[in-house]
Amino acid sequence: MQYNFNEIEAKWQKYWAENQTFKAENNSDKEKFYVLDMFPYPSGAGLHVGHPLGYIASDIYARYKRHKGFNVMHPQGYDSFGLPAEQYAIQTGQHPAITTATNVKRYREQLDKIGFSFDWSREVRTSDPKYYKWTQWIFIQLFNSWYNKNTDKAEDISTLIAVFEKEGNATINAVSDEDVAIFSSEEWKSFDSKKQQEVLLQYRLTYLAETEVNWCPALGTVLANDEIVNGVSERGGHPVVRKKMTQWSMRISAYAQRLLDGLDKIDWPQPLKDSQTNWIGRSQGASVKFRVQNSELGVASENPSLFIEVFTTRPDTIFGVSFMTLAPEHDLVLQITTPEQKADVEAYIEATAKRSERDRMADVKTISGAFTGAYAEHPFSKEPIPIWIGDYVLAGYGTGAVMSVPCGDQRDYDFAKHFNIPIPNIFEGVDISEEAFADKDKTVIANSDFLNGLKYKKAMKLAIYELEKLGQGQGKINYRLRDAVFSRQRYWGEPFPVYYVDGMPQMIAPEHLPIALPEVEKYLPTETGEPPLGNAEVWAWCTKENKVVPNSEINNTCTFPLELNTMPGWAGSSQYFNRYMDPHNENEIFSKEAINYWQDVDLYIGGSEHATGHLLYSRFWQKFMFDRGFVPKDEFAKKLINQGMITGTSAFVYEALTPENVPNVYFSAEVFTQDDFVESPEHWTELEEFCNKYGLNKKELTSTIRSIHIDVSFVDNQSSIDIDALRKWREEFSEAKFFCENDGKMLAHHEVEKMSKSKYNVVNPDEICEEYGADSLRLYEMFLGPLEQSKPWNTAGITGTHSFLKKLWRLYFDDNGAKFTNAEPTKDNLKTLHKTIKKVEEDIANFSFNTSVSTFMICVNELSSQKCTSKSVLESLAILVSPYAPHIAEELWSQLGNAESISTAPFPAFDASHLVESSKEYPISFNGKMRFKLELPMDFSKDQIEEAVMAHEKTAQQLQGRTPKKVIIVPGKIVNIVG
RNA sequence: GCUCGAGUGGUGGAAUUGGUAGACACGUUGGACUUAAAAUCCAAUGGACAUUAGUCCGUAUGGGUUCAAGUCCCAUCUCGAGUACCA
Repeated sequence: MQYNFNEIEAKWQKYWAENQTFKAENNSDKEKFYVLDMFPYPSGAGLHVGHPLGYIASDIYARYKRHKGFNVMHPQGYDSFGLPAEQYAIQTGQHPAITTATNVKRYREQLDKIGFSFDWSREVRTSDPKYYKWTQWIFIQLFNSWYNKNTDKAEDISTLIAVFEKEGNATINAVSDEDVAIFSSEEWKSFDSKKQQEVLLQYRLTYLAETEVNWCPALGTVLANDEIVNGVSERGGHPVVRKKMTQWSMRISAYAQRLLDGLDKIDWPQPLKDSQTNWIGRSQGASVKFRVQNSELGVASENPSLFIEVFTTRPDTIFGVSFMTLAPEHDLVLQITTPEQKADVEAYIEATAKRSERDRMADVKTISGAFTGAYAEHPFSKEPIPIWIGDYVLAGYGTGAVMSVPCGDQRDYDFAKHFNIPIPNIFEGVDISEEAFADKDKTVIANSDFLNGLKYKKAMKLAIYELEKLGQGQGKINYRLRDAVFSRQRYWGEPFPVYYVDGMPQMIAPEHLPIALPEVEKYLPTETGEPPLGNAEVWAWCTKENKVVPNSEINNTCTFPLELNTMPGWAGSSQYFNRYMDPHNENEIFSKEAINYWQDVDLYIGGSEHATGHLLYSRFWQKFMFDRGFVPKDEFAKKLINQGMITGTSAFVYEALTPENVPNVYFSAEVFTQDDFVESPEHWTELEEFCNKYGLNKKELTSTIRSIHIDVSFVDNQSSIDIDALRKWREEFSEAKFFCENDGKMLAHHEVEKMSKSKYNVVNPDEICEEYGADSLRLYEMFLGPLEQSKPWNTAGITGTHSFLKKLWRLYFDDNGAKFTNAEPTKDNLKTLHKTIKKVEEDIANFSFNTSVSTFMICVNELSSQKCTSKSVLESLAILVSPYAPHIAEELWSQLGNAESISTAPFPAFDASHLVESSKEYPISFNGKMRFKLELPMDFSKDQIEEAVMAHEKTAQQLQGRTPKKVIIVPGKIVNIVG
């Protein structure tokens, strides 16, 4: 009987689908276990071999947990809103929904072929109105909430209104906009409705705010920092300007401390936690106000804007301040600059505006800045402090201004050196002639009036105390985390459930959701620069009928315009893991029963690129949902594993530029390497003839050589290129002249790069499934290396796991059919089996799937040479293999006479008694170098071991008459003789 | 610049608490079977020297700790990922 994988795999995939083998129920006697993958964006390129890596790992874990008796939920869906479908729509006019549906279908077919144990009955798509109904619903909940710092949680906005009515906002301890005016309860009551709404918007967890964006007028869109290169748009090279826009924001900053604290509770990779910690960026210090000395602008005490507020982590160094630096964008800059300095400052501001934040960051060597001519007053010494502007200070962080202490901060130090600003030393016994001194723990303050002789901690406390007395500062904790902009000027995203009355946003009542995306003629922004939804003709809200109606009916009395922005990509992915628990519920986002049963994700697998995006926003929404009592856990995933990226091997040929009417010229990789020709007279002659024929200069021709990508599918395992296929592939190759190796082969050269369609190095899993089977692919992807490490894809090795499966099959069957018998397993059989059980369970616990594949190989090699036919051993082996190679396992299981699917068969129990050894082969080392091995009984004492080793002839040979100084014996491990 | 991670044969990688470096595969070479090929099986495979026995070198580099270091410590180099110069 042959191992016919195509037949077997198709058969069991059909069986699983028909029997709903992996459907998880929302209640069970079994313990629950929730295994989640980051759902894919269904791109037009289809699935490549990098995608399934994490899915295979999570599938192994899910299947293993089923064998261990858990009620496992392993859902899958699609993050189906996104830019590529929209851009395709812009180019072709095809509706993104159609593109998306086609791509989803393709993904599903590809996923099905790999044999995942997904519960497809729970599938969600973020672009499905039935799904985004609940994304809109959460938005409304956020709008109707504020953050109470006293209770440290989000509460319904009605509790805030109650306080306003009772006592105004003076006593409120809430997270809000910074510039909220104080009002009394009487004033609140006297506000008209619009004013009240304006005030409330300053407290809501999602709010409208003026945000600076990178606006590209030519493209009519907002660009990310990423999309800007050298101050112009990456696409098309159009100018980009900073522009203020009113956009929705999420008050994630309210959760900064809880997002930090929560990291301690979850088992996530440390590097990922570190990057979230850095992103949130908590720092403790003080805010200090410096009075601006500028007679022309009046007296600072009468004009509050003449204070410069800074945040510093080192208030203890306040006497070391020798200048101040403002971000060039700081509001005060133009106000305080003296007429003499005006030209300098303006030139510097202009120069800075042209540099992106990325540029400013990458360039640490160039020190630049300008003096404003203005001075601030030191809060204690009252000495004047020059005020500079410099691009190392960023407007977006803190107050956009720093007090510069050159002796304690290297950047300030470099700046001071560069501009010849004094560098006073305020540290006891420290030399600062070469560099700044930033070691807080070793700090003892000097030359600092009342702080002299104090260490960092005490000096900091005292400095804050004294600043508070002056009314010019206070202790403060600062976070880098900024509120998240939630508006996008795109078509293919969730519409907001928002309409505007008199310029104020109004929520549509949840019972009228979803608000479906309107149809538009064009997916581009409108000519007036409005988002694509501005093109919609039916996009107004009628408050009488509670439905979307044509724009022509807008009368601003009962029919109003709807929001034109859409939500960002992360909106749909921030609660999808909870929606899977009850995906078809039309009345609630999920039922109480479902969320209380499933609680949270037990294992989440996905890429680390989402560290500060999706994984932070999702934690934020989960905490919000927790505060409002919708979910029982304030962290959504207990454990997270990052799978590494699979890189592709790109193939290149060397191309020389030829004039028109001359065939294109390509060189084999070993004829031409790096920058030069390998000595090879034959080719020189051939090239000579070629050049003579077309009247070309050989030197000129070869100086133009560059390497260009070709599709990896034209290259075999020996790097040999299929020239005929290449000629058919693209026009430039069809008539080309190829300079091959002496043996006539055309060789490609390779480089490892990220797998991408544009690099022609994408390897598609379909062909591998066809040629070797899904089980071979699954094993091979795991066998490549540690899950979390990035690794290159190379199909060459797949024959290894494929022939393993054939060997496994031959353990059960030969040409005459089944080999298994009811024979008692031998001692060796049991030893091999239990050794394997132990190792595989350890490996799964450590997510070390690569080593369990080798363990299976060793097991099958051993059982084969033991000629094992014992049915009981072979049955256990089938279960062990089943999470990794489920199709073959099902087939073997059924051939062994089992009627049910193997998927819930109990995992074999490990029995240590089969591994007890009676003897051990000791490595005998001399001075740490292993010289020979000696088999000794396991129960020998140290003395007995020493006696046996010393009596051995090879020991005498090694010692050559010397007496050992010392003999180290670790029973059961090693013997080391020193001497 | 900062943060995190990683450097082991021709290749992917193994060595989980310091204890036999290179498991398991790929590739390569040789052999068996075959008219031939595929498939399968067997053997060899870190480097150098040595007929054999064996010896020496070897986990990016240089030091150190230890009876013993891929593993621990210090310094350096290289590569990768992230990044918002975060005061």
